[in-house]
Amino acid sequence: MSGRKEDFVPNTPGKVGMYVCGITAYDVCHLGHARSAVVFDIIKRYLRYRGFDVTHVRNITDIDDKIIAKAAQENISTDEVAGKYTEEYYHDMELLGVGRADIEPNATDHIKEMLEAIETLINKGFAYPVDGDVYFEVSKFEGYGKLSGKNVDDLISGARVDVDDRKKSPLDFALWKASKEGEPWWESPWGKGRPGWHIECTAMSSKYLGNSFDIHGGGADLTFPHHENEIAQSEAYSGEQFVKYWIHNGFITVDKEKMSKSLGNFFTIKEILNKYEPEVVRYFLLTAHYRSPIEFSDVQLNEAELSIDRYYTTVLRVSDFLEAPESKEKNINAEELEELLSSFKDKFHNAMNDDFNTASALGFIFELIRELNRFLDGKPSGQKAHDIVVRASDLLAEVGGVLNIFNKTPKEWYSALMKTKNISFSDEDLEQKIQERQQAREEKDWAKADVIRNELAELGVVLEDKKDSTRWKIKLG
RNA sequence: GGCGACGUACCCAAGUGGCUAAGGGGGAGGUCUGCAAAACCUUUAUGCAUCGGUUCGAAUCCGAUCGUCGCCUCCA
Repeated sequence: MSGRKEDFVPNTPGKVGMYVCGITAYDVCHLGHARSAVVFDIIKRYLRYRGFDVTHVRNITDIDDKIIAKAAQENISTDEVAGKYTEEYYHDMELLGVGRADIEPNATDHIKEMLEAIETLINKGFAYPVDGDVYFEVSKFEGYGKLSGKNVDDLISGARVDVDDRKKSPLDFALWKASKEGEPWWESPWGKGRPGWHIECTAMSSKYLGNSFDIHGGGADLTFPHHENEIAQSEAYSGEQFVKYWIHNGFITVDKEKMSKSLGNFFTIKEILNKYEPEVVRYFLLTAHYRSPIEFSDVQLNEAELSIDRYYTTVLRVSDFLEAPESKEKNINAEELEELLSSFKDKFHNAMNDDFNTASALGFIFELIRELNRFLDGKPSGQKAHDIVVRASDLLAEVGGVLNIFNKTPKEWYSALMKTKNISFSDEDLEQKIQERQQAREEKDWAKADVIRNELAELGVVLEDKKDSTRWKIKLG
């Protein structure tokens, strides 16, 4: 609320109430929606990991102008439109590793609560009905603009809002809208109508989290007017502080410009997932701090892919090491790795405690990966080395789990890549080629071995020779 | 016009008062390897848009300038 970072102290110790604005279900989601969902998914996961009892509410707006327009266009009901795109949303989010919220309320299931809130606001003198509409009177609410840093006079003088003579001020916003011919409607004391956009969040958040809760989130574009209006309504309604901490995620940009529906410069999640693994997209979204803009490009996605590959490559090395037959203690030069192991969790926690700095956290993860690789390069063996490697890989898995990345086996990763890269090669064919080449290698027929290796490389499969076997991976970059 | 954010190497990106400016990608050289690949090592910003100021000390605070973007209208 202060516009800067603050120490996090929840209203009730150990418990967190978090409300995040979900989507308006009228079309398929693009990467911008994914970012918001992933950011708050990470926040929730991290808070839970640190022991908070989090109640996460994420609403779905299932009635509004665009849904009505879409329904008319496709000649189906608004419920069908909203239902369809809500399902698409859940599907996309599941692929991206975004967990479901604890409570996922629809606006239209809470008309009663909204009507109750609107009536209270009218009774308290904060709202007025006109011709079947009801408006919130902004000038009655002291402190309007406190979230977005705007002041009412500036807003009025610079108003680009449609002038509507029925409103007392151009800033007043609709709590309830009279329905037009053919539109869906609900009965209300002011006639047939439907809710305005902002009121659903007030009604539903107070129902599920109480009048005052800890975290409210959404995209930075919701700060004004949506969240500003929510504050006005909610605090006017309850007389209590609405939200303690506001969290707004930055935008995805394309050529430095905000990715958005209206600019038409958006890529849908489905389009992107045709080319990249969901894990790559999720990782990409974590490479910058959640408040910063993040530029979408193939270069960036490819780099994310390479980074993840580096992780899985290390996992392969670890399993090779752990599967190797027991042997005597030797080459234990583990000082640096052990030092890092003992400080690693603190580093990770500090990064995440500092406003969920995932980019910094990833830096520490790769620092550990490098040290681990370095240790393995020393060809250590014995119980002590074994324990250290297990400890390192457990730590990596633990923090990967918090971020919900790095949760595949290397084999799953490469098989998945094979699909997204459209490499049509069955496991059997591949194994056969490798066998064939292994034979050639044993006979020191290097020419033949190289032919096979090149042949596979053409198809996008790279081979890595080990002492007495060969591993395949997918060529990246 | 009002309000706000940002500008760190070839690219991406942490760092917001004090040891040698994280990490990833790319480049160059090397170790390893039949050759590769991977991994590792060395190297690639005496400098953090520019100019001033505060301070013993600033990428980090303050001011100005330039540039980019966002919100003020539906928007994650």
